Amino acid sequence: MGAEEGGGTDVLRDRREKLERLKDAGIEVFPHEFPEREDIAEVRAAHEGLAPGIETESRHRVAGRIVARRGHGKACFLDLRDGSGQIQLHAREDLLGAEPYGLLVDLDLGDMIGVEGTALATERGGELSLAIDRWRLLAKSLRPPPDKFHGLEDVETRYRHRELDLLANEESRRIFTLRARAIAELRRWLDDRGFVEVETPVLQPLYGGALARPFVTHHNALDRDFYLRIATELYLKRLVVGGIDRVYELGKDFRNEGVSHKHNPEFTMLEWYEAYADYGKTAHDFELMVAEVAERVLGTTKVERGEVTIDLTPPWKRVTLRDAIREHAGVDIAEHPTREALAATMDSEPDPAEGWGKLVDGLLAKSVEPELIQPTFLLDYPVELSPFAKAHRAEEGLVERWEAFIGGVEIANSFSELNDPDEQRRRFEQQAAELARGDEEAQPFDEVFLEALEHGMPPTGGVGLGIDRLVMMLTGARSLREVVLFPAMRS
RNA sequence: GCCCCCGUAGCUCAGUUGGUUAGAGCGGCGGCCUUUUAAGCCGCGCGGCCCGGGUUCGAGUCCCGGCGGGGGCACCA
Repeated sequence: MGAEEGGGTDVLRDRREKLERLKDAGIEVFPHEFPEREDIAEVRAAHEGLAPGIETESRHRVAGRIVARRGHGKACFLDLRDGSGQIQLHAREDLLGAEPYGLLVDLDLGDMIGVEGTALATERGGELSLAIDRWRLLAKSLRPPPDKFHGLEDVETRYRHRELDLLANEESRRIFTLRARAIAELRRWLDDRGFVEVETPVLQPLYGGALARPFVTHHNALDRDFYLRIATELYLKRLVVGGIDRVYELGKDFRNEGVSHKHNPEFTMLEWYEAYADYGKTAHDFELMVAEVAERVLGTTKVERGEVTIDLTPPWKRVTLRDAIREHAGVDIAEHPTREALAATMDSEPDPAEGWGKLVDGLLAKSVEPELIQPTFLLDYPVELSPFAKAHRAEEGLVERWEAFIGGVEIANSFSELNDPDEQRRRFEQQAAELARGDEEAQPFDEVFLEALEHGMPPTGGVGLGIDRLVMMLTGARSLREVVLFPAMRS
């Protein structure tokens, strides 16, 4: 039966028995430390290019997990891995002594040990190895690790037990270290330009800043409901009002919606706001930022994604939303400015609850978005879809907004931020009407935010970047779940 | 929420038109071996096929329901 039943499969029982044997032999099975150790990568670096057959006198002390073993009687090879890399150990009975050697050989794959020995390059393969003369158990593994050759392929286990995925799959380790580096580079880019990183509430009395359904939770002492934020937008703009001219926040947003290869209910968002900038400036900065991050993390701005090579080199393609829909859906939304007119161009009658804006959004999502493989800015959205964006300076009925697409996925959204409090109030009223009509994604009325705008917010450009999706693009991952350590799963 | 596909040893997988005691490699266990590198050599299945019903002389194989996963639709970043 499975391990969970505790019925004691033989593999588990064997490991338990070994644990007892080690304890009986007086070995401390879970010691507290192993000091003055080197990263395996450092040892490798120190002996790069060592010629086959050369045995050095250079001593090293390393620790890690036993990931493979090749036995040969009175000698054997072990592969030891730590967070930095992997190295081969040559264990010989004559160097270790009969009893320590016997105990070492009897360890299980997955056990953690610390060792000391001298560096050599093997005669045949020239592989850097440590001929060890001391070892110590650092932690016993009581469960068998995944297959050392095939790795762990079962996607459910990979997502539910990411520790095993990381243990077994090099590619997974690569993705998550790359993710961390990309995030560090994004921060650095903003920090270098004087942006101030802040933290605003995750638990909010009122949600806002995006069109989405929120998660609701309850505060016991205050006896009231709170919302998990769907965006950081409104708080960050209040900080711009307060005089933080360049501000950003990197953190989790939560949206109560379906799960898919590009949606997780909690996801990482980077939002930044720059006073005195507009959406043209944010677009220019954004393409530079992404290209620079790619260059620093991948060493190139050209990333492979299946059959295609995506070129992140600026400038990216810019096309108005109207032109994009005209090109890909064959409909000119400007010539069909009412719901009735636009609905008439469609094959089937759309949901009556969907207004003109929703229909435009539908055309965008269905016909346009999947086609935007190379980095593309779509510009100038209908005001109906954008309650926080400033009216277009030249085009009636549109706002100054762009969304950036890569690989057929939206990765960022930006506006010239609406800073006229009276206009913002009218937008909220419009949204409140939508909400009352049953649109659960409409924006609730936020009086506190309006009051802040009434104090005066400078003209401002703001951007929201989906970190998980960006990392997908940088790594070539096909699913968000490949770049989120513990994606949402059913219990 | 709907549709399609999938669920066999610790891991990776095979299991013919339903038919004798369910198989392989890795791992494990036992033995032999001081330079192997996915993997030294020899020997041993260590699971009863996600769960619960049903059809049948007989079910891993067919049917129904459930649980879990993947893909698609819908929706969104």
